[in-house]
Amino acid sequence: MGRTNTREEIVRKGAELIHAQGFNATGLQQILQAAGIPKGSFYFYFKSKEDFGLAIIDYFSAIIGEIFTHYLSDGKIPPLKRLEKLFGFFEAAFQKSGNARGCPIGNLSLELAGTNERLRLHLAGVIETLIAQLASCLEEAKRDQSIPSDLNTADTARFIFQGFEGAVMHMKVVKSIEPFQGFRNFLLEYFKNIYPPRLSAPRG
Amino acid sequence: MGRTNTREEIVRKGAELIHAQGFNATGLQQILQAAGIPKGSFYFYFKSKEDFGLAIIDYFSAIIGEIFTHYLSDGKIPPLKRLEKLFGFFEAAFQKSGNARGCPIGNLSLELAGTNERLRLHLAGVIETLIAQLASCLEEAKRDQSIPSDLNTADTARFIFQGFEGAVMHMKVVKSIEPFQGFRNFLLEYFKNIYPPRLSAPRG
DNA sequence: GACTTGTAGACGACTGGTCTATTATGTTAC
DNA sequence: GTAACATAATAGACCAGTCGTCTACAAGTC
Repeated sequence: MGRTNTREEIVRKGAELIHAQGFNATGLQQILQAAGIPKGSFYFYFKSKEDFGLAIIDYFSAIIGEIFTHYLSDGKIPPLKRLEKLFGFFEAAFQKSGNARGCPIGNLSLELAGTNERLRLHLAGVIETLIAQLASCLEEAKRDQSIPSDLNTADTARFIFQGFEGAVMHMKVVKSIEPFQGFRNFLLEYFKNIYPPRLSAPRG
Repeated sequence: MGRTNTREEIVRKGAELIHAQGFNATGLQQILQAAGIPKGSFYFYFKSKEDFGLAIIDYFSAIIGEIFTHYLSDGKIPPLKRLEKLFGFFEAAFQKSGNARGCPIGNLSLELAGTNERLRLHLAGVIETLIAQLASCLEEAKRDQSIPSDLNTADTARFIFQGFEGAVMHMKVVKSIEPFQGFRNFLLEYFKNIYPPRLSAPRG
């Protein structure tokens, strides 16, 4: 087995188990056994479990980043519609796994930020990137005049992200998609009402 | 030392450590050593670490519930102002501990919901109660006519809670109060604009 | 004195991450 | 074709730490 294959196998299986059980609750033994890779190999590919954690975060970050890009940069669709589609995608994805696993980045953030500074910083970077992607989509919406020109897109993007993470947490703890749907509906309603700006004559 | 004292000491010290480090990352040994209580006593008061987890959740739930009640049921202040004050209190509390620990209920939810059904259900109950307290405050705001009469208070309360948890997560991962302040401002702005209801003209 | 309530901490079985010694594989030189 | 070497990969021991159990003992109460 080539070098990258083995390493990638460890990351993939590890990501899967960690997503379901958490970082601390998932032992290397379990990951390696599930992947059919001997224990000794692990420390050939990773310096420590902490380093492995970084790789796991990168793995999740890449997946989510691609999803964000795919939906939020789709020039064929108006910006706010893209956001809607993104949520629709996540809703379907969550339901496929019983709404029980939540957001891997959010999970790891709360579990590890308190005890590991390196992982915390890494996670913070990932989150910032995702928020920036949202903000950039909102900027397009502004040019599109579907949101007010004086709206602070950075703040709004952050608010959306926070709401998203909170909704996914709620979803996970009750194991139902409903809290996520509630969030999505609330947000879409918000965007529907935010424009045209109040009292100034409706958009013609 | 009377029965309740020892037990309470374990819970208090445990809650403190678990809040900072997480449930799995905190061993019984560490808690008991920090509290100066021998190991043997633990299993006199608790059947298992899982049962101890239930007690910890109850402990946090009681504290937060009291805070919610104190602020949200304060009849001397208009409902929406109470909400504002509640956020102000949390902001100060977060800063006092370096914005690094987050919400204990949120932390435990994401860490444990995936692996322990009993704890998950317990956490879900606590969350439902908190949302209900928010909703009840919003109901008062409705009677007060500071929010539209057709607003769904249950949905809105849930949305606020989700945003809150997401903001606190964000705060914890960047170790800064800013994300929380952003959330608070955004929400207050929302309430400022939601009423009086928009002429019902636009968007039609 | 007998019973309950609580303390004390050694002990067990097991799992955690880590490390060193060793084997397999591949490449090059002759 | 094979000897020499370097790198890729494995095996499993290692010890600290995990939760949980157990027996022995103190103190207080009837």
